[in-house]
Amino acid sequence: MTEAVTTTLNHETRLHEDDHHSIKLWLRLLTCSSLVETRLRGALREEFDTTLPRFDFLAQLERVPDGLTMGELSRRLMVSGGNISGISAQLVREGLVDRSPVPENRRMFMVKLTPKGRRAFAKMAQQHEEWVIGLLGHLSRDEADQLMHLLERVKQGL
Amino acid sequence: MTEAVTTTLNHETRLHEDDHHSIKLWLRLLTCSSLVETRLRGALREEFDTTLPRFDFLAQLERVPDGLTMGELSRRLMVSGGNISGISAQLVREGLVDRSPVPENRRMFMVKLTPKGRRAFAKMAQQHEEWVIGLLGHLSRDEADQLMHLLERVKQGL
DNA sequence: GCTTCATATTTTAAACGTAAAATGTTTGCG
DNA sequence: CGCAAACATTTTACGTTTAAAATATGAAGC
Repeated sequence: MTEAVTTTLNHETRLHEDDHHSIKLWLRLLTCSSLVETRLRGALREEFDTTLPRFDFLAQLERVPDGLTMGELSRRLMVSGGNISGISAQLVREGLVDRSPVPENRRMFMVKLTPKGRRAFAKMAQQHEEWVIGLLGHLSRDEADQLMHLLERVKQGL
Repeated sequence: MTEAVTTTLNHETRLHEDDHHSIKLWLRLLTCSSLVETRLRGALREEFDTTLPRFDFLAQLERVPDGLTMGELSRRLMVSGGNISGISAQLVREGLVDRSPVPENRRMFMVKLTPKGRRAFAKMAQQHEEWVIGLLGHLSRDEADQLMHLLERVKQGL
């Protein structure tokens, strides 16, 4: 079973004709992000045999050469601390990140990319961007700007 | 990267200053739908002790009195078939849905709401709509229309 | 009737996610 | 100092999700 997403159907089929604007909007938002996420997940698995959470983990580290603590990673990735422990254990095992105690505070660990991790992420990030452009790049510059702005408005209201 | 400094971190912290439009757009889309999803999930658990996937599952059935097959549910909800098997087993066990073999094609099962399921969903759906309005309702009619249209354009390109 | 291929669903294994308890460390305060 | 509270992380137990393999049925051609 490798399906789940096919031709036309999606969350919006949940609606009756007369349902309200906010619900419609929410379902369309959900449809769009689910579709993009599903495709990115599949491509990452196919091409690099990795997952979205792991990609995100590396992406956070990539922009902070000095590294991040477990707790900071947890906050930035918006997932629980226990989850960070697990994912970082994987990535350490694979040699993509380094996890070493912080001398000044022995409760903490500093996590950073290894050179190998940096190389691996660079490759993935480039492909990733191309995939995203392939998925969203058909919007005109103007449409993209508008959408960006409207989503910012949505975010504000949350 | 304004948000990186604040306490309200989100997916967009993944970005460098000079990253490209499509990626920015995708991360903002993801941020918005994640935020809404998280809140709805929490509210559903708190108020009705249920989950978003189960609510969505019932919502799909509610608008199709004759029921849907497992495969159709999988396509509409955009989740894997294995997942549908699991969720439907739960809901059958709780008496909210009925799942019976299709005589004409013995590979399939037809799933429909039970009266109990219909009553339970009706209660939840009203609350759910109020929550969504609370989350997205601050947009003007005009903004909502524009956003709706732009997301439709995104969907088309996928 | 076979064989082959497609379809519908279930099962399985692994990744991911959370919450809560456990462990070890630091901080603050009487 | 000594002790309690806060903090950072790990561990444990459990639920969800996916991809992939397995199972079962149907359809089409010879």
